[in-house]
Amino acid sequence: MDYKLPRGTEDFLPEVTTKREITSNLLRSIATDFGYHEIETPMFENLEVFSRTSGESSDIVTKEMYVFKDRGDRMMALRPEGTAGVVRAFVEHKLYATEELPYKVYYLQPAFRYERPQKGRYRQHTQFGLEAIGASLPENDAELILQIFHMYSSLGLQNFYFKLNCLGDDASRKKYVAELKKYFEPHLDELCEDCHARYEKNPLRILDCKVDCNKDFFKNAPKIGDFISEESKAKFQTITDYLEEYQVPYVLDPGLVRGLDYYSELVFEIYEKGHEDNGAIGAGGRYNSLVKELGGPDLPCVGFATGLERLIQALDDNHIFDQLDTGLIAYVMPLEKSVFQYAFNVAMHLRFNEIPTEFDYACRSLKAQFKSVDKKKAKFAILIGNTEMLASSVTIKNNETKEQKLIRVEDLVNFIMDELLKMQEAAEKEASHEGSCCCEEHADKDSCCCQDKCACDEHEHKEKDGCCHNGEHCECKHEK
RNA sequence: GCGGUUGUGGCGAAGCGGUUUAACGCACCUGACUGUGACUCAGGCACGCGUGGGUUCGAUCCCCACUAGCCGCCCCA
Repeated sequence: MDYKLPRGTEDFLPEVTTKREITSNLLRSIATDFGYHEIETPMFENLEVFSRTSGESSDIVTKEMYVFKDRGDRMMALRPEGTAGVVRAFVEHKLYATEELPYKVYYLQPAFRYERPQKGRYRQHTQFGLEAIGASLPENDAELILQIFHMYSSLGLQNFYFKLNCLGDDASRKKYVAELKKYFEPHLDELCEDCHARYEKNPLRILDCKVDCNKDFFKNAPKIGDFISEESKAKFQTITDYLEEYQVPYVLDPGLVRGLDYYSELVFEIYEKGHEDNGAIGAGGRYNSLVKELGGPDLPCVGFATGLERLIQALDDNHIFDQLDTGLIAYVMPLEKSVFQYAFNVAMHLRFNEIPTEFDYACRSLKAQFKSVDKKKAKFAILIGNTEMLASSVTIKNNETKEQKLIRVEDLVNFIMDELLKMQEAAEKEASHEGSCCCEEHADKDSCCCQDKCACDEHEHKEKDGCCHNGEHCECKHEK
């Protein structure tokens, strides 16, 4: 019998959990910098919590939720997204009465949707989200986007941008939707099958249709801009002004409509340039009516969510994790059975002194052990044979420089610490050297001109400060 | 939910009805090399070809169903 993981789920093996940890640590840390605190809500809620907030007719509610009846005959649902639970908690604990507003929380939790799996789309995915409840100012919106910009940049993404749209307030949006339906009604026959469904469920999406968008009557469809109040426009302008000031890359997309009914005013999505097919690597907007919808006061909110898996996919595509260190420092190698226990003690000694250490339990051949040293990327090989044991020592070999030395066990920890410090300093020195190559074409270090010196006119390096050649020409393959 | 496509060892990948004891490459293990990792050489590594049926004297190869991955649509993180 083969057991397989459920469709659309994945196992995160150590190689991946490391990436997840690095990424989520950074997200958490920046969230904290911006005044957010972590919140955790249950993985399932009463079905109502989600069906009310996401919209009865939304795809998420009608066909994507994991719904089940518990033993007490209650209709429950695995959370399909993070916002509803957070707002429910906010209302339930009457935090509007005791907490200062905006109430800013972040979460990093799994969410579940019964969808057909594809790359970057899973039935269980991990959502990172930010919610600012009771945030009414356009400055709050701008702040959120700047925070996201900062987060993604810090993670190492470079070619991402925001798509923005303004939906107007609830009243004007409703009015617009009504007008839109009225306008498309006589053209229903000409609309594609999908658009028929959209007409009923989410008419705004018709405007986004790739099949019908070139038809004549599309051009005269009512424009959302004509329905949005001056106030909404002014707020939206404030937001984009901030983005300009901070040079956040964005485009306006009047077709941008979010799938959840609760959005109003600002909506946005984040994409990677050239990788739009991969889907958004984050999205958010305002949900001004949601708190009230769940029985709380009329408090406007703005929030954002991203899928950790998609984010990591994007980081992988950008080679952010290529140089991942395993963190292993020492690999203890017993060379013969007779020293096994002595070697074991050395390994334990290192571990008790917080030096990540691996140990060859099988006492394999030297060749096999050295292979493991390389595979596990240990910084030092620690060889232990009879000679070492009799001298209460070990032979420690730096796996980078290949230098080796006999060291007494009592000095081993200090020796390793010193060596690590030296290696770190050297690495920092080199890092400051890289990237300072003056020619733009060779910005990446592999083809850096310091390696294959260049003498062409195109690559004058003389007068630039910080050039790695110190004023010398290099001779790259470019012809003079 | 709809359409398409694929599924051979840890990975990549040949084979497309019977000389297949399932090629080859990578990885891995052992030894030549009983204390220094390369290279080389010699071995080893699929009772099995996603699962279950069927056709056939015979099926990895044909048919059906199921299942899973991937791609497109819908939608979405």
